[in-house]
Amino acid sequence: MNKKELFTVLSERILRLEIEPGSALDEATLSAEFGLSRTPLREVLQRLSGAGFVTIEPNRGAAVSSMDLDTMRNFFQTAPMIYAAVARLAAEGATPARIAALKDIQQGFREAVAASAPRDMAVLNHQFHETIGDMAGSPYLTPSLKRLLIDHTRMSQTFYAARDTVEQGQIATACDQHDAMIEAFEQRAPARAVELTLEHWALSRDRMERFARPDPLPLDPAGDMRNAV
Amino acid sequence: MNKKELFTVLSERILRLEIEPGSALDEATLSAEFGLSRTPLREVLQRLSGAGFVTIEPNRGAAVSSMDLDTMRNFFQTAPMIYAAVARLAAEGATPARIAALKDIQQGFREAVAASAPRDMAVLNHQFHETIGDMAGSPYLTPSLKRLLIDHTRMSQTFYAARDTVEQGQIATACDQHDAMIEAFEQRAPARAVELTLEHWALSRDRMERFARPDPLPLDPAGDMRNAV
DNA sequence: TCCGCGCTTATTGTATACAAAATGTATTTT
DNA sequence: AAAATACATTTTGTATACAATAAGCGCGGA
Repeated sequence: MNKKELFTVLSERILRLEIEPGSALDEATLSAEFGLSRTPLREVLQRLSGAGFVTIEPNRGAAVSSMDLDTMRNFFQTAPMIYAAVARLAAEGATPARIAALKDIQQGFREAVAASAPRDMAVLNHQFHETIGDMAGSPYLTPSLKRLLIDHTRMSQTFYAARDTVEQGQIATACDQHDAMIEAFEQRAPARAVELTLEHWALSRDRMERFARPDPLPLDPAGDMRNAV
Repeated sequence: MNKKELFTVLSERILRLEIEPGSALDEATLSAEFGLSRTPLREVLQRLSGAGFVTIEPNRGAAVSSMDLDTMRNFFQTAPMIYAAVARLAAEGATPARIAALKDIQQGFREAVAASAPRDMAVLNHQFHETIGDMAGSPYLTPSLKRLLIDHTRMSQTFYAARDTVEQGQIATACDQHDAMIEAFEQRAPARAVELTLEHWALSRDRMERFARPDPLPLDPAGDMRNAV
């Protein structure tokens, strides 16, 4: 396996949470697993580090970037602004080729939804938004966008495993929003693209918040409340 | 020289325009110059690439990131938004240690201004704003901020070489704005920090625009106008 | 039993030799 | 003379051996 492929494989595994946040990446192990010598392997880790998938500490090797509560807070503060800015630029700089790519990915996403394949959904959703970033074509915004998307994808991983009909409906809505966004890009309608993006974000955020703070358990008046929150 | 030092040295050379945008970085040459073998040298280049200083093309080596007109356009679109966002977060998350660092840098900046040392001014101004980015502490915003700063510093390089009293006045204003910003951070005043940041940006932008489109040359009615623009 | 110390082992970092790719040049062919 | 091609050279990519650093572990002493 060559460097480029390995980069893709590792990044997808990280996005799919197949490699846990915070877990160490051993050079010798990876080297043996993928049939690459340590030198090019280390380059791949460097690049993964540059893209934000991995954190390297001198003399201590590489570990999958962790997601602590502090960064989560930053995430919710930053995401809507960057997403909106990217959407605007993407609508201004949309090309037929990129829109076609977007439609392909969106089709795959619909199929993953139909097949109830949470991890595929997460990865395809990721690719969808990454492509929008490419379309925006701003070398200054994309690095931030990509970092946001990494954590966004990892967080939403859990939520795509819809357990009730409400959640299934939310996924369907998100899917429709994708289509509407593509339409806005085709029409070169920045304002509309931003509007849809913020709606899309609001939906995603609500689902994440619902997960972080689920419906409170029914209170038991007779129970011991010392440990209640 | 070790990797970390080399990273700093190369990045500063790039910021100071001592290495021209677009120019190739030869591994063997750098390896010989800095007494590092090619393997760790390549890692440094990878990291410079991850930070946006350098662009690596497979089988074609590394080159200093170029600054074409297309990216310049993106720069002017993106910079104020990111700068403002970072300023807000920095004001919210300011720590005494970081503010002290900021004051140190600012003192150095003043000295460079007094000594009319354009390159030192540019680098210290860079460090000043990078420290604000650290203070903001958002792993999502900093990558974009740092990329913006790289190009901002390289562009402003020319302008710090003030040729008339107007430009000298502008530099003095920028210097005072720095002090005012520090004050806003100390007082944890996000709104004020954003306001000052946008003023600071406006000043810098105006100077850049003035350079890009200088005062027109006096027309010579008798001259040959065929080559005039 | 707990802490500190030195040793062993595992893991990362560096140098160098070799392989592959790209580039430049000279020669040949049309 | 221009273009194409084969060869030589330069430059990047990879593997491996060795060095340095950090982590784990047992031992001894308090």
